[in-house]
Amino acid sequence: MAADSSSRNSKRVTITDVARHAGVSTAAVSKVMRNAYGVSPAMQERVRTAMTELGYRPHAAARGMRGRTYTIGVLLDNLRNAFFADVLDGIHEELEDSEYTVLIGAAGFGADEQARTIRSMVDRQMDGLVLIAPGTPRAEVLSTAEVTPTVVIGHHDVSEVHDSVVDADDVGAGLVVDHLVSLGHRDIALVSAAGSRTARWQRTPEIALADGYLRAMERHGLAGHARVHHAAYSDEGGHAAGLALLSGGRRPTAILTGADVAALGIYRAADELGMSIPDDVSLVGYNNTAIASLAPVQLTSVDQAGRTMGATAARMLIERVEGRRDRSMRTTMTPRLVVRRSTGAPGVP
Amino acid sequence: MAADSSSRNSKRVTITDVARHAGVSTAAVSKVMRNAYGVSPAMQERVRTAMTELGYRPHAAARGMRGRTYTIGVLLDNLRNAFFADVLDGIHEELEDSEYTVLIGAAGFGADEQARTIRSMVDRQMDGLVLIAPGTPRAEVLSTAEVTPTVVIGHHDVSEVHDSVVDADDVGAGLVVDHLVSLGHRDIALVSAAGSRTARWQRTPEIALADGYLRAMERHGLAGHARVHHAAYSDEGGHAAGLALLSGGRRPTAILTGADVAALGIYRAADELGMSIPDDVSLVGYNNTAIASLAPVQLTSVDQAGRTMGATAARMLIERVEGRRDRSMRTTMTPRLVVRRSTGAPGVP
DNA sequence: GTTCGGATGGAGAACGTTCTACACGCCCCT
DNA sequence: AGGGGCGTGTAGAACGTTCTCCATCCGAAC
Repeated sequence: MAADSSSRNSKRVTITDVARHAGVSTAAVSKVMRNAYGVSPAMQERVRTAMTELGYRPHAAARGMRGRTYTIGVLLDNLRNAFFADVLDGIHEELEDSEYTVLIGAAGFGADEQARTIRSMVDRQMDGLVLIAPGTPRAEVLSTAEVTPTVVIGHHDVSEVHDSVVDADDVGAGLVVDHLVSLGHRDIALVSAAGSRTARWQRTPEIALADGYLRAMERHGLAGHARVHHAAYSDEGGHAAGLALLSGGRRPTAILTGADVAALGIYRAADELGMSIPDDVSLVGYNNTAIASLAPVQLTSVDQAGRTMGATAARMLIERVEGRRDRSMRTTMTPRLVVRRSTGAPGVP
Repeated sequence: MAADSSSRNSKRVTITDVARHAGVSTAAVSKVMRNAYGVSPAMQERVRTAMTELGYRPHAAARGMRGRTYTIGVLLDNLRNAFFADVLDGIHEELEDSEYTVLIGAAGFGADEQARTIRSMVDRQMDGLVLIAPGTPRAEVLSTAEVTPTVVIGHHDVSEVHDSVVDADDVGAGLVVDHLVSLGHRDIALVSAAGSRTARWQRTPEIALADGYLRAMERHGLAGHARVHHAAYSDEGGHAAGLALLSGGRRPTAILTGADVAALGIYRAADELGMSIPDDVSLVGYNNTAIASLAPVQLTSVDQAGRTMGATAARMLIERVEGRRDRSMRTTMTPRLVVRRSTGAPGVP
């Protein structure tokens, strides 16, 4: 009896049980659940007590066959970028008092794997999707958005079919360059992800960042000193970029990166080369994730208010899911520079 | 026509469409999909080409009504503990060539919220669940496991209804104490999470850790010096614990924590108190997450092989889901100490 | 006292699968 | 020739909801 694995089929309480127990029709119970129109207070009461008495929980898969599943899917590429945790916090915060459940698909960096994950979320009849800087081709996202309400976080491309939440990455890059220039730096390099051109996104966060960086350098008359190096947003990516930049000939005195985690890879490279931060080279991250503020790290970074972005995305998504809005929209956040100990005046060469 | 939101109802390709297109019954198509018994190679061929020609994708919710959903749910408390990312990597690795999709529920630390998340995974008819150190009452987990195959990671309690994957945390604590004693430390404190007794788990990872710590201290004749301080496994939790321990009277010369992230909070506290690591106090983390190896951090830590734990859990789970095993089992991993720069000989007082 | 109309509840058909039963044809064995 | 078995395919009933009608009731207006 104890570990009876056939008890897997022990009956669930269904809507029919509730209906019978309350002495009403299943249709009535369904109406109460969805608090649809045409239910008397007495009926409400009766059904609700029946539901709690039986411990009824609706069968999400069955609901998905006709109506909603009350599930929101979030796509992200990897769990190690703490910025995503901030965004997720915002999403949860916004949705915690609703009846929606948030499920996360961590798809990795590959476009194919991400596409597969998106598709399986659609196939599971999720009511809405939040895609954080998807690496899949734009067309794929657009066709998804036509079927399921979708909010894209990160990419600046606007679309009629999905909503967007972005950070003014170009402004953020400008803030950093201004800060570094005011400290006396001139040789400022940017390390960012290679914006996947093939995916047909016109303005990924990386592209916006590079734009802002180049314009700021120009503004300070430093266009000739500008240098962009591509690297994956991971510790390894940053490490490789750091080695390349810091052991090369014309060595930058300051490096700006598109992600904190990559900045830490550069930190490691500098360490290996016997250089110290910020004495030999200044370092700036992006996203102001929790690691940036850690005591031994103290990384100057750009805050994107990930939590707010997540909450906003969730709110916009629910509006769409519940049909309260049918026009697409985009929200733009303003970044803020957080200065810590990883930046300082350039050392005398 | 462009952003026609009513095209949301544009017909999906269903099994019926495939059947008609291939000139067979829907039952036959279903069999092919599940590669069930009783299908000729010719039928296979015919149906498969029909499926690709139409671009058919099975409707997961509908499948969930009768059979599998091919979905595995993973519960974790927060996304910021990088150890979970390792576990997830292992799970994905094991499942990437299968047709299962992994969906993550990030439920936060609250027992209620975790319970809600577990329930919604069950309600979504997920085929199997991986629960990483759940904070919900044990009874809740047991009743879930009776309905859905479940693997619990972390808790040492064995059960007939679910499988387990654990790390020998007591051994890990012993390794750390040995290491610290060999460096000359005697006042070694442990900072761990408060094992939630109310939840009725007999051996949470925290309890096992504390056990191992106390036994090791005894073994070295240092039972009198043992001290356990409780704190949440977060930066803030570690910070508070660090302040309490390091500004108190009998100050430890070394601190062992149950999570890297908490160790970094202690780091911050030490920093604020003007103490340096490892000169004034040695610090050891747990899990050997990516942050431990970061250049500016270099935290001595205990490696739990999270990736392997995840892969093992996934393999065990699928065995259960597919009915290839009906007895519960437990896998135990052996931890390994990774010495970095955060530990050293105690300073002369 | 009819008729109308709004408010409420219910019947029953979807929804897209899986799964149980069974039918059919074929071969092999008595 | 008759039967038994196996291999292959199909019919049709679930599964637990939602949703579209439709029926009924009750009060108000004529």
